[in-house]
Amino acid sequence: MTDKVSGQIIPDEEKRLERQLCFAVYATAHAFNRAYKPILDRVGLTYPQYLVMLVLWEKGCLPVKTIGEQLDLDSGTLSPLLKRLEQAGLIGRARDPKDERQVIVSLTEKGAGMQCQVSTIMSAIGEATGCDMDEVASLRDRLQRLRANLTAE
Amino acid sequence: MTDKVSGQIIPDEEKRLERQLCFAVYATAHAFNRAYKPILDRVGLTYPQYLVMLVLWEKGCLPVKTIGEQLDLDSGTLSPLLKRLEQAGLIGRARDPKDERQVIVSLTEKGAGMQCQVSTIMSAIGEATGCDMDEVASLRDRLQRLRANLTAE
DNA sequence: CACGATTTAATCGCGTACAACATATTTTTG
DNA sequence: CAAAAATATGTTGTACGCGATTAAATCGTG
Repeated sequence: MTDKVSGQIIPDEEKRLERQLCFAVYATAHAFNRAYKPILDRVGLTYPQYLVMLVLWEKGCLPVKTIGEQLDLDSGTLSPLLKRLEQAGLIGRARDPKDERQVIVSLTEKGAGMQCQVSTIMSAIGEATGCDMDEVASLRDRLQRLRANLTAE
Repeated sequence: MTDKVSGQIIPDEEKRLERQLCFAVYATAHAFNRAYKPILDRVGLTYPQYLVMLVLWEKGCLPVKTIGEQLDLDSGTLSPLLKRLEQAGLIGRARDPKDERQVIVSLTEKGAGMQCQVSTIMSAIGEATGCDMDEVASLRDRLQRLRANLTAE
């Protein structure tokens, strides 16, 4: 099972590392979720809902498809999530007159106004990553590359 | 909102970076899930179930609590998951006679035998990270540090 | 020894994730 | 132009994640 005395690669060690990387990514995603939860609870958003709002705050109105591409989510996840955001009065949904297949998601006043509110509270925890900007940027790049490799199979 | 002309940090840029890091971690976790899914489907495991099996293959018998600590999961998640693994005949569960509060999870023959099977198939995709060992190790360390910072608040 | 506090799992409810399927609306093509 | 293929969204079923609650076993202190 182990490639004992080769001068090249040690498969078992590689497996161990990959396992640790799986765990690290998995657990870090959960850690983000938990770190943000107490803050998001105050405004009644879940973490995935917050990510959708981040996209909308940055880009404005968007079709469901595009939001899905940004967050790597499909309609099976987004449809009920967006329905809840709509019921909370944060977004509006309307068929695009140019293409009735598409549903354009837009911010309501309440939804747009929430940006400042959340942003203020969030900056408290913004430093919680404990990394300086260069480190964050580098980590982001590594993850994006890793993700691209995984997606490309 | 923006610290306009300070010689120090630019908060908006920092926010953008943090947002990108959220997304990167979130999307990379999903990417792992998806990359492993076609392989795990063949043996009837989900990705979280696979992570539990990895822990058991490495450590042998463990109480539920310890598995939860390894994977950062609580009993609300693990109980039904372990029940499914038990129904699939991969693990056994028994109260610890020394401490009836604890449930010791153990591998069945079938569960232990699955390691080779999965390991063989998995090594095909093992290289999919596209990183060499040093890079994987470094990424793992950064993520662990990030996670520790997030968890510490 | 007793009784309250702590520890460990299980259960329940809500909200994701995602495959598979259903529906409606373009777009493509014969 | 009509039938077929492609596109965009929604629905359903299964399986996480996790907070809150419950129940049982153990521990600590008087």
